[in-house]
Amino acid sequence: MTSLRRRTRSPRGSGELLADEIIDSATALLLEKEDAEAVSVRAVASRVGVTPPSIYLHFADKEALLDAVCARYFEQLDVKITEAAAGITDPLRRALSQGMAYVRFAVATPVLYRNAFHRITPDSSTMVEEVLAASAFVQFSATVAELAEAGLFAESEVGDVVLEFWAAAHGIASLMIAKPRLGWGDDFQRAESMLRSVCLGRAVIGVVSSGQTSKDKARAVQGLITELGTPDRN
Amino acid sequence: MTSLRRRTRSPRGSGELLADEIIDSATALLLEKEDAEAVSVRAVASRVGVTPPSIYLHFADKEALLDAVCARYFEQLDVKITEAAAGITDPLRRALSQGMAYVRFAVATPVLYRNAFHRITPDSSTMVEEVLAASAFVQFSATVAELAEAGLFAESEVGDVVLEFWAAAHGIASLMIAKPRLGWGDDFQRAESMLRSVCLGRAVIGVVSSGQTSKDKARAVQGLITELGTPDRN
DNA sequence: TGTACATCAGTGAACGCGCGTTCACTGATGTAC
DNA sequence: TGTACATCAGTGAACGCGCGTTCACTGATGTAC
Repeated sequence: MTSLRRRTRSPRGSGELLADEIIDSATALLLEKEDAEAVSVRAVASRVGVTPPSIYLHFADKEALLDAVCARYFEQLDVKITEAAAGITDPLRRALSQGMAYVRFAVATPVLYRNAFHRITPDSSTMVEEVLAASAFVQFSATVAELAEAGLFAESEVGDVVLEFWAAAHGIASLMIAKPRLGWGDDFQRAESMLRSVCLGRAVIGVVSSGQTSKDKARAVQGLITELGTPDRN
Repeated sequence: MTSLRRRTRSPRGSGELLADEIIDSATALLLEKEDAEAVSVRAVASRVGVTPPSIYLHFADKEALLDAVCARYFEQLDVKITEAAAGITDPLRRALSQGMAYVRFAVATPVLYRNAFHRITPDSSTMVEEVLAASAFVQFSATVAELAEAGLFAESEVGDVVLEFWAAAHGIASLMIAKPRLGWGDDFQRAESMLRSVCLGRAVIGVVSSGQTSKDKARAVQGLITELGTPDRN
């Protein structure tokens, strides 16, 4: 089986060509398989059309390969989050759009998502920094910071709110992935209405605990409800 | 190693005694290890003080054993959810309390939680029924149904709301488990404020889209905010 | 009360498997003269 | 232009390992007489 698809040898300088192909194949396997355990060094090598030892010319070990897969995955997530934000000036709408992009991306790549989600930050604190520095995370934090500037909650709460939205989006995606038969409907309307209510709840709490006059608070809450309460406006 | 803790042979009729011990040991291993893959039939047998083939006297295969572990885990979750509901008459508070019990339980048993969460309902539709019939799920659904009766949203939305709360609680727990270093604080106050805002958001949306007069709506929203908006009331 | 026997919970040894990884090698590619 | 050589991407064979599972067995327990 290994020798069926034997690839042509790479030219001298370009070890990275094969490295990329290896990451691609590992990614493809994680996309196809239902179980991450099914992705072995041998399976990856065979898919690339190369023998297992070749993998070790490009990656120190299996973990390093999976780290590389994970890094590439985050780059793609970043692209999706960027696209989702493009051209949306209202930060509330943008936050919603970015959240939905996250959910869609995760649901489209279940095994990859789980791999990436559990790979980053098990223990080492450099990993935490890696997450916090991840571009998708930074982008979304910026959106939330804009919401704070708009008065939806205190600047000091930005970190909390980011975490809350992340938990919500992750929870929805994770549940959709793990229990696909729970009747999620054809499109992501259920997911979107969930994200909407999280946004609304947090924003209402933020407004209420702000220093505005109660008349201003009432008006702000009313505005939020108009913006987020009815699912069909968009 | 196997022979060090050799257990005394069970009396004639009671094969279930050892079966229980096996489930206990497998559970204990899943509690201690950071990785579910580390739990092997051999490890379980050795912990019970028995040889690997003995396991097959009580369980058809490894999957059956893990299913049994999972079933026992759900029983324990059910107990926690029951305890969390005890004596709380206000359904909103009760929903919150049950949600927090879920999060605490999951966070206290990370590997077991992940195992159980991913084991149930991968594909078979009987599994879906199993989840829906699970007592913890039924209990929480009853609480949400009471919220609907109280007018927080339409009866027809009960299923949606249950799913939304579940996604929220799961998302929080899952994030706390996977990224313990993200600064969750000592107690679960962050988790609780997240659940509160989800409750509030959903309830506000429910009230607003209800058939009440706008004056009644305003009063209802105000009541919800009083109930859920300030984290220190309890 | 004592003995022969059936039962069956648990054993010991082994099976085949796929895994991650290693190591000495091969042979096409590019370079020096 | 042609030949000898160094480089190094990729190979083939093998390693040790732990896994889930099987099978013929053993020997204490309980029963029949």
